[in-house]
Amino acid sequence: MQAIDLFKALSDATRLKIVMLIQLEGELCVCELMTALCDSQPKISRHLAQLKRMGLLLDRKQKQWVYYRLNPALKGWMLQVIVEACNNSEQFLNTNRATLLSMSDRPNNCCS
Amino acid sequence: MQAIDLFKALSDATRLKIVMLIQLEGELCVCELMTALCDSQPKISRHLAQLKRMGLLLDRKQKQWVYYRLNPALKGWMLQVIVEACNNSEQFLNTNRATLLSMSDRPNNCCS
DNA sequence: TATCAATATACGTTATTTCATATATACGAA
DNA sequence: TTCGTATATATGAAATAACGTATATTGATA
Repeated sequence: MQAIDLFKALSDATRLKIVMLIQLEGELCVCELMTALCDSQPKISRHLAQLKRMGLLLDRKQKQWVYYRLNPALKGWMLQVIVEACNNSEQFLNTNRATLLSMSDRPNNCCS
Repeated sequence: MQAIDLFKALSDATRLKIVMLIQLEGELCVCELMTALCDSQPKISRHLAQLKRMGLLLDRKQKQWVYYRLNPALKGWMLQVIVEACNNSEQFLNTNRATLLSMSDRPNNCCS
């Protein structure tokens, strides 16, 4: 992945929020992201597929859920970009994080 | 400027190259960028206007040329993103830099 | 004043991206 | 086997972005 691809990936608000929330939480499934972003399932799913195709995310299936995480093979400077963006986007992520954290029936992914 | 705006700005190859070349050179005028990128004048000009509008670049007029530079008011982490992208885009910038450096009649901007 | 060089903008077209809706797949449970 | 839950994909429409071409602006010079 090249710089231009990273920036394209992060240039859509939905994708940027997905990547940032995953960076902050470690791993999230589709339904958690739907709740956090208050968006339709196909919309979230499509953006996740794109991020996966581009090499930014990996997924794993557990029970009925698919969990997405940052690809650990991501170049160091790219991860840094994501972390820095996160650190400077409190406002931007504000309500989405709150919504996620207050989600009542979060699939619990301990004891994987 | 927020993270999403930065990423949108850098998500087009022409704009990304413009920003990177300016970062590497300090200051460039429209005709230097036209030569380096081998693109039409209106195309370069339009992207420069957009980058200026977004707060990434400043311009100054000297004689018949307009020189563009990075806005020094840019947030530190955003400048870092640009620098890091530069450091990891040798291939991407390769021929453009070479073309710029071999440009014979570069307007010389010493003694401003 | 007329001209030229450098840059900017307007306008209509084309290309790209995003989305909503409908449908498909996968799989565990009844 | 039927159903329900979670997720993925296909398709066509709508929105957005990028571009080529023509034209405008600006300032220096003949």
